[in-house]
Amino acid sequence: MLWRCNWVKQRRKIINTLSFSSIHTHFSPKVKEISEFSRENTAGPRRAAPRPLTHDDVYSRLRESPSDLKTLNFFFWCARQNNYFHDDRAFEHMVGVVEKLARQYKSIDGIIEGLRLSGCAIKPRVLLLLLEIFWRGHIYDKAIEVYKGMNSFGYVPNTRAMNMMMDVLFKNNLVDRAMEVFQGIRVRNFFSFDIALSHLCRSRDLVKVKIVLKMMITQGFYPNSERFGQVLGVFCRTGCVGQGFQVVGLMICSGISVSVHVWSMLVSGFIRSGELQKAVDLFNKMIQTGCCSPNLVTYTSLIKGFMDFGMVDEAFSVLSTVQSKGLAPDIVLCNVMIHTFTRLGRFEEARNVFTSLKKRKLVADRYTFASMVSSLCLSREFDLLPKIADSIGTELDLVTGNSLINCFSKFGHMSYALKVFCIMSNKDLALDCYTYTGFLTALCLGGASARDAVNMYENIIRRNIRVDAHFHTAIIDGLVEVGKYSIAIRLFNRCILERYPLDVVSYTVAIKGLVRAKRIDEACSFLSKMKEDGVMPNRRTYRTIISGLCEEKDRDKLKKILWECIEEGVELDPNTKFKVVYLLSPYRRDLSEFRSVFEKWKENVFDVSDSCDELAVSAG
DNA sequence: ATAGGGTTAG
Repeated sequence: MLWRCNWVKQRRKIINTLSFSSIHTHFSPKVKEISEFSRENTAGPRRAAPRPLTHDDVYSRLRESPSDLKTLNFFFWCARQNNYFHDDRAFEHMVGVVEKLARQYKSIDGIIEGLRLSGCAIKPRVLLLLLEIFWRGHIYDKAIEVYKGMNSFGYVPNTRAMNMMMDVLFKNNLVDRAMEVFQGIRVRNFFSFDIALSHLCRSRDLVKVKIVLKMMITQGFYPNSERFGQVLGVFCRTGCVGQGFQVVGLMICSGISVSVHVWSMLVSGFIRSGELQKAVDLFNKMIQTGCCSPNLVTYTSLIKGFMDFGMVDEAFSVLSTVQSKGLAPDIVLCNVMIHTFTRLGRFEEARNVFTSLKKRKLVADRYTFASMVSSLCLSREFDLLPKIADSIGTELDLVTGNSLINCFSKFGHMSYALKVFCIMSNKDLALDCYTYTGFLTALCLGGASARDAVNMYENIIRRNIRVDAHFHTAIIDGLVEVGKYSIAIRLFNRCILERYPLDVVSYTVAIKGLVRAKRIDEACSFLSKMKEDGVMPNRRTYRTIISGLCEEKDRDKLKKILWECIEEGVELDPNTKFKVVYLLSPYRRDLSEFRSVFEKWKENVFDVSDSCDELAVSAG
């Protein structure tokens, strides 16, 4: 097979590059240096050959060495010996040594000067070893200093040095500088690509991942299966399953077999990008070909996928497959179940799963916590919150904080919500739009002046934090809820002008504001406007405006909008239907106009579709 | 031993 040849060739290439770039180049020890360091190693005067260094010898001598500078010198000397390579233990020991030296001499230049004075010849190799020690010890600022020092000594860093420096820069989140180093490597080896890929995958930089992967393969290197999996994961998670498939193709070409987790990633990738049918097809193909059978992970993805698409029966059928196969649910599947039951309003069952964790010998984690907090909020069982909080570790991470802020706001404990926000701010977490959404809600409903709330809102926008429709809607809704209708509408109009992201909920909230402000004509024109903007009203939007029209007894507008609603196939909730029938029935012409509609409503009156109302809103 | 699946807001 062709790929095998490539693979062997590639391995050889790696080995060659490695040995050329190695810091341990062959070197014949000079007499003077031997006399200084290896007196104990020589069995006798002149005639006998020196006993080869062993790692144990070196380690004990490093530890016994009386001064840090001498230790470092000895470490360098060993590295110069023929066929001697320091092991991890020696490097680890040296981390502590150079740390002390760095404190003592203040700067790298200081250490180098000290080395020179103690008779150590400052060669590129010395700097390279120093760089490696700092790199292994995660002392990145010093590593950068050594790297810069190389240039001032007129030394052109080799591939190994540049690989390390690239890694350091990536770890310090200096992506552009890291990429500059990567581009600047004249002869890139396997590790150059591998390091770059691992960091770019972590920061989900699809564009750069593609560039580096292409370069890597063009130059005859293939990622290992771990890295390939990481690359595939990035594509699948960011909704690019199509490209994920190309990655799988490359994996197969390089001799890596398609494992369960590759299948699982593709299944969840399709679900994430909204292609449930393809996910199901792939799942079925997986069973048909029998090359590997689905496991808990695959099933979990599928269950979540069916739920996300509102296919509740199918989700539960997969769940019973899991049970019939005797697979014990793990914490992830339990979390999905808690989330699923919560979304269906089946809070008791959600809580049963939660309480069953102990029995299953599973430990609740932050996902459990976030889902349970949301579950308790929706079921309005605030008393249980402390119990849930007790069973979770005290660590306040981003999502935990976010769900707490939200929960406190929902129960009217604004000062607690704001307190959590303060704690989070002081913790140096990268607050996201969930946090700011909760914060603005708490601020508005917690009695802050509209002026202050709007100032904070503008402040957050100015700081270029990534915000979405939820965020803008939160302050508009908050202001509407405290009766500041005109300020809310002004903000909404500005969002439109600035082309901020707005969705159906944003428009619905704005319409709610107008309805409450008795500006019903404007509310109606907002409804037409949202359609022009390509945002389709849902049953909540129609409920809001139709209730408003009923209240105003504006029959003409009501009839017009009611027809629109019916033509668009949006089903109203029983409450709103009742209001409409109540208002229009006394008028004979209206009644005959809507007779067939009202008849149909009567037929469906026993449909218990209202519980799905909340779902329909959040899905819109 | 471990990947791969899961959480929060209007």
